[in-house]
Amino acid sequence: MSLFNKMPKAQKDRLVSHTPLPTLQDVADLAAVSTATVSRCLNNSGHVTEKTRLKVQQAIQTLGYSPNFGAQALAAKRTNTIGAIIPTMENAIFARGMQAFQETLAENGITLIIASCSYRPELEEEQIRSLVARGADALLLIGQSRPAATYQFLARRNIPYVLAWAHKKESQHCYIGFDNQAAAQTITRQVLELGHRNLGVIVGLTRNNDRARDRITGIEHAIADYGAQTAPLQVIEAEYTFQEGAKALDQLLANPTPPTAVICGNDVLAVGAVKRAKQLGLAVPEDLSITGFADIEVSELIDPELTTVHVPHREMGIAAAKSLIAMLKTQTPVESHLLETRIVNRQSLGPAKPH
Amino acid sequence: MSLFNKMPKAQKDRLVSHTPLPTLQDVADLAAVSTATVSRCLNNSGHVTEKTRLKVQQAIQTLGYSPNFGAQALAAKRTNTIGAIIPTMENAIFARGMQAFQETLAENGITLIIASCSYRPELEEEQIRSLVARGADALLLIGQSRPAATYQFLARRNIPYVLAWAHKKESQHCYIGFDNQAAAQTITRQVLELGHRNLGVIVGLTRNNDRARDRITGIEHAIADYGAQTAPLQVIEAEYTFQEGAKALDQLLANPTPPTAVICGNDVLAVGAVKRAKQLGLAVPEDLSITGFADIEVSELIDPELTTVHVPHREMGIAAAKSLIAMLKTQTPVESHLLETRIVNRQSLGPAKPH
DNA sequence: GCTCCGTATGTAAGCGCTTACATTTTGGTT
DNA sequence: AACCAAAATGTAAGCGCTTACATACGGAGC
Repeated sequence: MSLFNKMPKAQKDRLVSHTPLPTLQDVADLAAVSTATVSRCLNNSGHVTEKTRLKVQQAIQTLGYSPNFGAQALAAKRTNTIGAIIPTMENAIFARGMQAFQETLAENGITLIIASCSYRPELEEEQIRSLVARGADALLLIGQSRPAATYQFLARRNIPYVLAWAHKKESQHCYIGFDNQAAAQTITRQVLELGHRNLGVIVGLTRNNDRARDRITGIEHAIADYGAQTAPLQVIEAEYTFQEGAKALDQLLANPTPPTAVICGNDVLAVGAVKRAKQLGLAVPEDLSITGFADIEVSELIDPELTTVHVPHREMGIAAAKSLIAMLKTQTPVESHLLETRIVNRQSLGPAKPH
Repeated sequence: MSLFNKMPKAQKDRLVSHTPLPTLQDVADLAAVSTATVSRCLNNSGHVTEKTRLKVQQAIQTLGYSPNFGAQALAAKRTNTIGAIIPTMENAIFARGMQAFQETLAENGITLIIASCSYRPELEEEQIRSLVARGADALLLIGQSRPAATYQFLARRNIPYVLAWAHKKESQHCYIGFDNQAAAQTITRQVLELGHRNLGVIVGLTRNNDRARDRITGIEHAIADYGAQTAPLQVIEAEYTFQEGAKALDQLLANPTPPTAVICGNDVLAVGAVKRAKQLGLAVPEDLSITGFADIEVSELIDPELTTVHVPHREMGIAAAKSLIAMLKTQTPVESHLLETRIVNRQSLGPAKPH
């Protein structure tokens, strides 16, 4: 056996490889200190003389060193990584918030891993495990409804998490979001006060979407509270596209006594409905009022512009990031954070026609 | 010193911690095999009897074992992670493609890390280093223009990458995308053939966006090629929002001889321009033609619907994923992949008014 | 000058996995 | 039954870092 074959692997690499990445050891050697000291510099932990720190930084510079992620994770048992699992990236409702979430994390030296689950709970479960296995120190999840086993898993692994885009009082979970039910209730009340007594609802698929369900509940409560006699509520569920919103409106209008106002669970459906209404020759809001939910960009694009519920997307992302960072730092749970929504009055909601 | 203090840490953990995560060793013990065998099962590498594999799988099940990411990365020198750096998540142009990209990677057991750089080159540089430091095995980047040093860095580290959303012939890089210039040229020719001789252009900020620049070049080439006498081209750059598209149209129309057709570098600007034109009482396309680029969802929403360049978003994401996976597997560069665009004729482009 | 103590630095033991190489088992041949 | 190559499995050496603990150092107080 040759001498070469007897060498430790690292030494071989140094002879053979084109690009032997410098290691902590190399830095330590160059700076004439121990690896421990270099590590301490890197992590700003413990006591290091200014002079030593300078030497080390110098060495890091000249070597172009950057730490090996795997080794760091293995030794320190943390990865400075936070995972987020959202239903889909194609949905503008999440895009802006996630962008802010990521920016805030990045400012704190934390990397974001995003996975999407296409609104499929079993996929979400899998993604959660996958992200945790990959060393996510904490997670952001959307909404609340998932198997108890999932929460147990997170608890056993001691992984902090927040539930975003939703809010529930008196829950053991940490929510960073808004009250979907209350918001839907408020806008419905406004519709009722404009004289509408026959409402239609178009909402996203509720099957695996607690936010959509909450909004329906809010609408129902508003109607029940309001007292005035109203026609039975018609609710259509539709996938999250303009086209489906349009189709749903067709269904609503096929009814012998069609609604005079349609409350939509999100802006995309609302905007699809508005477009369809115009195609059918209905004036919005004169003949038919339509409201949205989320206040994403398209709501200002459509003509008439959409009256909708404004959701503080970026604030939510920022708050979620801050909460997670705090949980990681203090190792203790953090309070839920209720963000305010407000109604943006634009053009698509008007008074009911007098009989 | 007590016996306890002398124990190796792992053993302590087993006594103290609430949730000692099972390790490869635990699995090996339970299955009564060596760690090497378990590892081989996990990675489908090498020769393992069906019987043994079953025993191991059994053990993994009962222990609820999942591998430690850091350790795996450290030992194997790969992370099964691919990084992508996109200008922003808020831009629908990237959303759909990235969703497909992620889905394809996931099918192959690879995790995606997305970072965004807000169209800032120095931030992109930083993100690239960060993702590489985190162990990204490969990268997806958008467009081509970045410092040579960045490409050198990737070459030295031997990190495979593809440049997506763009395409260049005879380049040493691997492109997965479409020819922005050719596509812009084609749609411009179509506009010219409809009799328009005075064109305006609204395009995204070209400063750090080679795709936007390519599109302008395409437009200019089409005009030069066409031969017919045309008015000088007016080009306005605008940020990627509806509002800016609208403002840009105002500028264009302020000209004493306003264009009869406006070619937009992307759908968002186009749609903003369409809306503004309508507000100004201009009929689209009768008084003013407007075209887009990208064919994102809103182009079908606006009234009139947008005539635009269709870009195969999902195909691009899928192709990028496949190329990267191939590069990782074979350790050799992969051919560029030119995707076809096509013009979607809808309603916003019409013939020029006769004088 | 000596002791003492607090601070800076060094030493070295892992972290949980992969993999080259060594060893054992298997099953077909003679 | 003995033999042997091929296949299966085991052994153990790292991978590059963090950190508990040990040690060295330097100045204050006597």
